[in-house]
Amino acid sequence: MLGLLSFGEELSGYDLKKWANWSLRFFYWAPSYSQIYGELRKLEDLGFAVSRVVNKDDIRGKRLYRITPAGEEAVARWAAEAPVEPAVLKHGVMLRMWLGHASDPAMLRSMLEQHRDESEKMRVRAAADVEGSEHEPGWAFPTMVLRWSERYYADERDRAETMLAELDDAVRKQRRARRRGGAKRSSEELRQRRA
Amino acid sequence: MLGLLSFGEELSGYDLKKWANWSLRFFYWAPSYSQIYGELRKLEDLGFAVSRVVNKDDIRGKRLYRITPAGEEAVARWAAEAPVEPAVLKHGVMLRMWLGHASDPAMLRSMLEQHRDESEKMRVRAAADVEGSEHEPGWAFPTMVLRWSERYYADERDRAETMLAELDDAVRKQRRARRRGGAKRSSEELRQRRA
DNA sequence: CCGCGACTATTTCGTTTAGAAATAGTCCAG
DNA sequence: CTGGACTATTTCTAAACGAAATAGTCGCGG
Repeated sequence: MLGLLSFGEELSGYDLKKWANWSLRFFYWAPSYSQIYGELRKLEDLGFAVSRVVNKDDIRGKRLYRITPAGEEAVARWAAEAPVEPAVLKHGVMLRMWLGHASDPAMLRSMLEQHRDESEKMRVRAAADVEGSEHEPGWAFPTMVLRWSERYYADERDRAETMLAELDDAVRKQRRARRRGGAKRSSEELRQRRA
Repeated sequence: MLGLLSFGEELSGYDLKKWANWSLRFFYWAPSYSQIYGELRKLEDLGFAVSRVVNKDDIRGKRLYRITPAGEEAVARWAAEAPVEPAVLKHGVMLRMWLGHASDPAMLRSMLEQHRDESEKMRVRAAADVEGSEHEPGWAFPTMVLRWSERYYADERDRAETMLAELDDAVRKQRRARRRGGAKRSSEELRQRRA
């Protein structure tokens, strides 16, 4: 949240949600409203942001948040000090491929094709975003990350393509193994090796 | 959980945790104990798995779970029917690059180098796992996914390398923009475009 | 043979995050 | 002047995380 606010704009929780959805979608999460509004309250308590009620005598006035100097300091500190954990990838398609023995091969194929096509669509979207931000002053870093995202999806598409080419072979191998009743034995073996 | 059990072994919650950590680490999550043990209880309630207490008069006996025919059916149903959501990538390094304006360029550089090196390490680990499972009968699908993972980390390494080459340029651009006080104005503009 | 460290195994608990829906005001087109 | 789309915030439940507590087992070195 502070990172988003560190661009200097005054934003509402709703703005933050929209902006996060749009700009972080390629490499980060889309925080829920409950999280955003909760965090904003904390930030204000900590003095890292200040809010300004825009309209309403009402209980639910629109509330714009602005980062404070203390908040900017906190972002800088975070950037310098917070440990970078390894990236987390939750890849449902690969999970299903991993459990391919439980699926119909035709289904696996069409799922992979769909994934390849989706990846290509994402690549195109990222490319369009690069176009749109490339010559914006002050957007050098976001643009660089967008370029990274475009390539990420191009790579993802290519990996799906490669796996598509390997699929028949894997299905054949799996069938052969099952005919020999090897599934249980071999997982036992692998367990040994892991230990 | 059912997917892991669908390989036919009798496993404890602890086994499941270990196995998931080991085998799904490249493309999926490492579920917590609390989640695993909770799910196992649910699976048993639903009749998708049965448990067998191995040792103990005690309250905490070791408990081995085995998938039932109903469970196998459920896995097959899941594989065929559950919608595949887009993969989620939570990439702390890219988040920091995106917020590069808030960091020291030297810090960004060393973070990227570290990420590149970590990716290469992961690639090597995945490659070793491919070696280990390649000729196992019944492991055709997991092996294929491991090959995918190896390439994933090779691609990740290469993208980090490319970004490293682009970094100086981005830093220069950002500095120029800041000198012209453009940061706030331009983000305003981009917001317009988004709308 | 005993005690100590490493590993197996499960439970507990507090926090965080997700996800969806409820609530309600605004703004514009027809 | 009204219905639909969008802005804006809150609320609630469920899921997931993460770390620690608890406790049995197993081997090995003194």
